[in-house]
Amino acid sequence: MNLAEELLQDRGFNGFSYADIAGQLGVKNAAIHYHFPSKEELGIAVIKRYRERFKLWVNNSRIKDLSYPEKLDWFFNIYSDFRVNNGKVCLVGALEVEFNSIPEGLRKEVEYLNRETLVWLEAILAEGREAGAFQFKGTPASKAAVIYSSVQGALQMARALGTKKFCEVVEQNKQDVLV
Amino acid sequence: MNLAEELLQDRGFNGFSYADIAGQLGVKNAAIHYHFPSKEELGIAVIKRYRERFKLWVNNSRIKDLSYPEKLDWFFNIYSDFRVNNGKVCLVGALEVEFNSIPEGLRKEVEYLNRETLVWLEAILAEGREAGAFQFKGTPASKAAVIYSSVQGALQMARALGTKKFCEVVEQNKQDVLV
DNA sequence: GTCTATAGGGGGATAGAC
DNA sequence: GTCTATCCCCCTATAGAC
Repeated sequence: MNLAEELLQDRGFNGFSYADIAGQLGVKNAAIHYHFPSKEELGIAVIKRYRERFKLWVNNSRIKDLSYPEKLDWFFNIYSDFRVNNGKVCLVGALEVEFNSIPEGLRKEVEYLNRETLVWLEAILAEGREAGAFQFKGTPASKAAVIYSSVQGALQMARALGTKKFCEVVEQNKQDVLV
Repeated sequence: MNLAEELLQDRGFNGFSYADIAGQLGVKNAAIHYHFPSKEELGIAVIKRYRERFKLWVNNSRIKDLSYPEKLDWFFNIYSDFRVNNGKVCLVGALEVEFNSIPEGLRKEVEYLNRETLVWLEAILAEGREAGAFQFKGTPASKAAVIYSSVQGALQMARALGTKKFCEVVEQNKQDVLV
């Protein structure tokens, strides 16, 4: 599942194969099929695990007790780590590009992960503005959508234009909301 | 080339085949290979044409003579049309997700298109702010990167969350720069 | 320019031995 | 749980007839 997650973020769902995983593990193709009968099930397992991880993180006191700007920083750092770690993109963006050619079950998981991330981001933007830590026009929901979509887009853009471009987007997003 | 462009925006470079194009044209696989010997050449031709089209547009007086807010609107409308027209995503985003598994020549074209779009957007943001039509913190370059990456991300997000989410991102982006 | 035919590779998935 | 072997499908690309 670790390898599947990395490959997914590196090449997309249709861009990696059972053989890629088996090869790196030093086992054969069929061994993976024993644990994940279909590729759809493998993909679903990876996203479910990711969703669970995100839920654990945001409910962890280490993150819950941060200030609002620090929470935003923590959020951006998830994606900075993706970028620094082999130029990965966000699972959500990768699967949405392939949305029309992936199994139905996978589409549902992508939708859930996307929604859950936006809900969290919207909440901290709303609370942070209420508390005077952030300032922005529009609703917390639409501001969350801009931030999340731009970070996803920026991870992709960085593949063509370099890491600096990604950092530019993060910094601009911060300036746009910090008081 | 029209079909290739649509398929590219629908399923990505690795998500469509010569057979898809041939089938819709009512010809055979090999006929396409006569005009575009390799898939890489087909992809390059599509992006080169797209770049040319963009260049013609922005140098056309119908767009050159618009006000700054109208120019920004025109820009957003390119992508709104993508969304409305069968939920397409931006060529650039689609190919960047697959960046690590597409031919080198295609990567170069994606880079050029990306740069050219950002250069134009940066210029109208800079001039528009100078002229008092826009207001934003940070540099025109980083603001352009946020807008462009968020629109790309929003086209993808809309596949999972619907067109409304895309419109939200566009509106929020406008609010963030219009005085 | 388009056709038929085919080469040659890779993919997901399964059966059955161990 | 993993292996070998294999099925069947789709892909890009080419050769040669028309």
